[in-house]
Amino acid sequence: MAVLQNSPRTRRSAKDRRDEIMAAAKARFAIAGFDGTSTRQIADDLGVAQSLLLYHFKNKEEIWKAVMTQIFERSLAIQQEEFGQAEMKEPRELLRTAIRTIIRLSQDEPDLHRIMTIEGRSKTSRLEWLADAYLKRSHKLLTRLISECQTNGDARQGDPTLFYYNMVSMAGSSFSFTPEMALLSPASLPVDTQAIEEIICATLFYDQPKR
Amino acid sequence: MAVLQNSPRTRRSAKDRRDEIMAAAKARFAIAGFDGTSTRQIADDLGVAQSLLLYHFKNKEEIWKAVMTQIFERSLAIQQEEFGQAEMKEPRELLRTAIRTIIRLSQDEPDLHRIMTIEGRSKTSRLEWLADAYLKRSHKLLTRLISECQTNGDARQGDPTLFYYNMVSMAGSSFSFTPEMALLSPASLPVDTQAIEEIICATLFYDQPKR
DNA sequence: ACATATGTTGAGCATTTGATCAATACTATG
DNA sequence: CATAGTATTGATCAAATGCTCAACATATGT
Repeated sequence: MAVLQNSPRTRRSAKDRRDEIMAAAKARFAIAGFDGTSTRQIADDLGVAQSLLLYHFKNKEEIWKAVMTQIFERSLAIQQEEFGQAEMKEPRELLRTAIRTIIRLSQDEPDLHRIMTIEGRSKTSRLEWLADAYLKRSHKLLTRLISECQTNGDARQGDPTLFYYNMVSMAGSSFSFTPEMALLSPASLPVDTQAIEEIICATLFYDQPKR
Repeated sequence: MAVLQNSPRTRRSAKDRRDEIMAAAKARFAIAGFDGTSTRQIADDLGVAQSLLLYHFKNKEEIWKAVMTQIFERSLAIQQEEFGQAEMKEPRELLRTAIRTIIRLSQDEPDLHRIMTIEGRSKTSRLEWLADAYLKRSHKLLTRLISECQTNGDARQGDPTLFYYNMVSMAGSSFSFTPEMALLSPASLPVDTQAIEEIICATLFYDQPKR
């Protein structure tokens, strides 16, 4: 047999390669989800052998977890930035800050919303991991704030979890242009974060502060 | 070789079997999407050979189209029912009626929202078919009504397509309890359609009629 | 230079999946 | 009650997928 001559390859440091793989994987997961994405596709996007992915990551699932971890680390950073600014105690202002946090995250990581809408639909081990690792914390924080505003009389009555999902999905869909939207509307208008905040607040609060 | 003795099978009329298959398929598609669902799974749910599905339907894709067609026929029926009631001309009331239509559809076909959120994320031939067959029509109707209300001064400014998706996703998520929600919140409260309508209107209209 | 560690490849395996097809059971009709 | 038509099955195929592994290439340290 002829000995195969490998063409000169770009050889990266493990960290760089891992980052490359995660970026390519994130893009794919946002389009087609975990199941709809094959490791071969990701490898092809990078111009690299499929087996390389499994050298750097134990599993396809480990790739996914690494991607999500990266995103949620970013989320925590934004959260601390927003909440660390001022000392405020009233639930209404805290809730507003949380909303601003969600909007900023959706803007910085538009893939997150796409991935979550795909992933959240079937109860997989991945979803359970995600919930334990990140989702439960923010869900608990937000729904508690909403509840407090409801007893306060500031916020409308209704299931706080439902409000939570409405907020997240409104913020998320504002920044992630989906193929469905592309088919229905030719172009998306530039997003006005101020307006989004206002609309989300309109769903929550009875009276809105005039600006 | 021993000749295989088929155990006594339930033999249905073609129509009944097709309906059974569509029901089982719809449930699966709502959980795992088109790609995540195998024809064998659907067949197993029915206790039937996989090849039977492809006797009644040319394709896996044809099963999917049949399911979606059924759902959207129902949608059209509701729409005609709601709009056929009264003679009203003002865009604001028409838009309100459209919102009520969406809420009723979401209630009657909770799988629709789940399926659409999965399906709308990647540009497939299925999605294009859906858009051409059904989505474009209702999208055009709704966004036109929203635009009119905006020039009227009744509705907030902003991309009508964005409002459209916010409305649809708020209505949809209210009735489709996802696995993600199940992991975060133990039980969903009974849904108050009146409250949903009010919240959706709050995102759209500047001033809301007092009740 | 040499040896060791690290990155990368291609071949291949087991499993799953959509689809085809011949064979077989059931139903109805003349 | 034979026969034609319809419903249903099981076997099988080709393609795709996640993963393993031995071989090989490139770096790094001594």
